[in-house]
Amino acid sequence: MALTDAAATARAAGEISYDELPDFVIETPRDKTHGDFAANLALLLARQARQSPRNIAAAIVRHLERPQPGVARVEVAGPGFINFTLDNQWLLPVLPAVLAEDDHYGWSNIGQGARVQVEFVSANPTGLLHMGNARGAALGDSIANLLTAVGYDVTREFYINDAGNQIENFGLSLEARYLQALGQEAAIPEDGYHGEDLVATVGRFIARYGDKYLDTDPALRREMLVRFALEEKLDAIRRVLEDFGVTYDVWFSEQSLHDSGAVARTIADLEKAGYIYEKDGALWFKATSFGDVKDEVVVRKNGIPTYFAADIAYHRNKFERGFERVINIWGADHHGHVARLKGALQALGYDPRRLEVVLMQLVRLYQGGEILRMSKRTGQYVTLEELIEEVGRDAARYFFVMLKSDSHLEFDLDLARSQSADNPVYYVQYAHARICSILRLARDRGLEIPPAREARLELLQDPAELELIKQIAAWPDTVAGAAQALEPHRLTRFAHDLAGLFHSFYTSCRVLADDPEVRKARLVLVEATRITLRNVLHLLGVTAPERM
RNA sequence: GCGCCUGUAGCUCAGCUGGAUAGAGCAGCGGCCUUCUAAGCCGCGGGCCGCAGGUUCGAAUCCUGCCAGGCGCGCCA
Repeated sequence: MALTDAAATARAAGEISYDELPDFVIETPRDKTHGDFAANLALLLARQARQSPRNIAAAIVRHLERPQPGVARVEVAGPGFINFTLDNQWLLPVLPAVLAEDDHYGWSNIGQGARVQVEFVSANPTGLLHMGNARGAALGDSIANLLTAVGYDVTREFYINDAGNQIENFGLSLEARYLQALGQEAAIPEDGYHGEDLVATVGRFIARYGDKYLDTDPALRREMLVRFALEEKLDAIRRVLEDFGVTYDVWFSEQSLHDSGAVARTIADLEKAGYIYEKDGALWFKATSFGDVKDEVVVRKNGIPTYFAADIAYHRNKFERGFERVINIWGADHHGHVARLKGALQALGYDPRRLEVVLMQLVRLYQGGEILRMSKRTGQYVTLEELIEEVGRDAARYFFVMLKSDSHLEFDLDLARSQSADNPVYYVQYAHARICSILRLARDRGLEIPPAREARLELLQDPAELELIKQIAAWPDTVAGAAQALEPHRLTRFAHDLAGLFHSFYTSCRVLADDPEVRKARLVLVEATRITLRNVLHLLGVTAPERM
């Protein structure tokens, strides 16, 4: 604001000229020696003013009001940046605020209580969770945490694919295992489920029902088997996800959309809107009307609706439940589905922008330098359960969120198994444990963390101390930015930087110093660091250990 | 063939929505524990940011075209 005034004054004085002030930005420079904030105003004005950016910057700085509160230095630098260096004292009030806000430090109300739904994992309930599901779980849960932190009313949801062809296949496979177990000849369909897990499931089914369904109607037999197996599989999925720190608010059944008539109603409404036509005995949705490359079948020739039809009904249902934003975490292999689904929602009268799809590239597993394929057919894949067992929940969650979702993730199982200190999560957790150790020792000596107002924070003058405070102060903006971009990987970066600054501080400054005033001030700083670190880890779903 | 994603240090990846001399971890080399946890700190080396054009005062970032890899393009989900 002061900058625009200064520019206007400079123009009035005839030192520079422009018609309209461009939209300039004030940002924090990468390089600390460039001050705390930098404005690119002069660079943007160069063309209009027909002067060199440096001259313009100099003119603006000349007309800047001299005594700016909290600003220690203003200078022109580089090609014409105007750099502001803050008075260090300006930073200090953040520390009492951190202690006061505690586990809400960094939170905000950007979302203003708007309801948002995050749907993630939604794995086929016919099997176990694999690495791709694990990445989705870590990403989705952290995104949900982020949105909660910035003031949204968040619902976590798991969509159960308990309808369609795969369930048919599942039933046939279970039936074959059932008949085999009872001494009959039966073959699992070629594209069925060949995993040994079904043998065990059927074993438990027989333990409960015996051969009761041996001579019954096969359709009923399959229905009973499927119901039993799905319940078992879903229980297992729910347990593993809970072990991974993920708890859902809603488990939504695809079948329920068929049972309630929601699918049929949705197709009818699309037809009314003029986006359905018949070809080759099937009903098609005009996805091409919404920029897709081809149309898509919603009802097959045999009269059974497709998965796509159910998905449209499902997403309509989400909006009908009152969610303002609907966020899906999908594997990149589903990307072709995004445009059609948005198109269908638009056809139903919804703003397609309310559906946001976060696509994550697939996870590739390496072991012994070779790629491991994830195949349900061969049954050879690493499950989330195994991953948690071998790597631990914290490392797994941190690792999955550390990368941008659209980067391919190469997961080296050997490295993960080694549980070595190479894993960045230990670096962050170690900082937290170290702080807790200091605070424990202080308490043992009868030294409590003083109320922040009683500490002489202006004693915190060491560069390591000031850098640490700056990072702590940057936390709320980091949360807001990560939430807005739906990019939880920014949190791991922040956590790593914060831990690093703390470790440096720890090396150069002694917290339990002899001088009681310095000690008090540093105890406040360390406590603020602990709170911030814990809050980051909390959003990541990673524990903040007090000892390591 | 068409579409989406990716290509940055030996390896794995950041790069905050176009800024200043492109960063971190690991790997390599050299230092630092009689005082709060060495799972740590400090320093050194290492780069045609896939290639070629374009836009701009300014490009790893935006546009176009190539090249390479991954994934899609079923009346599967």
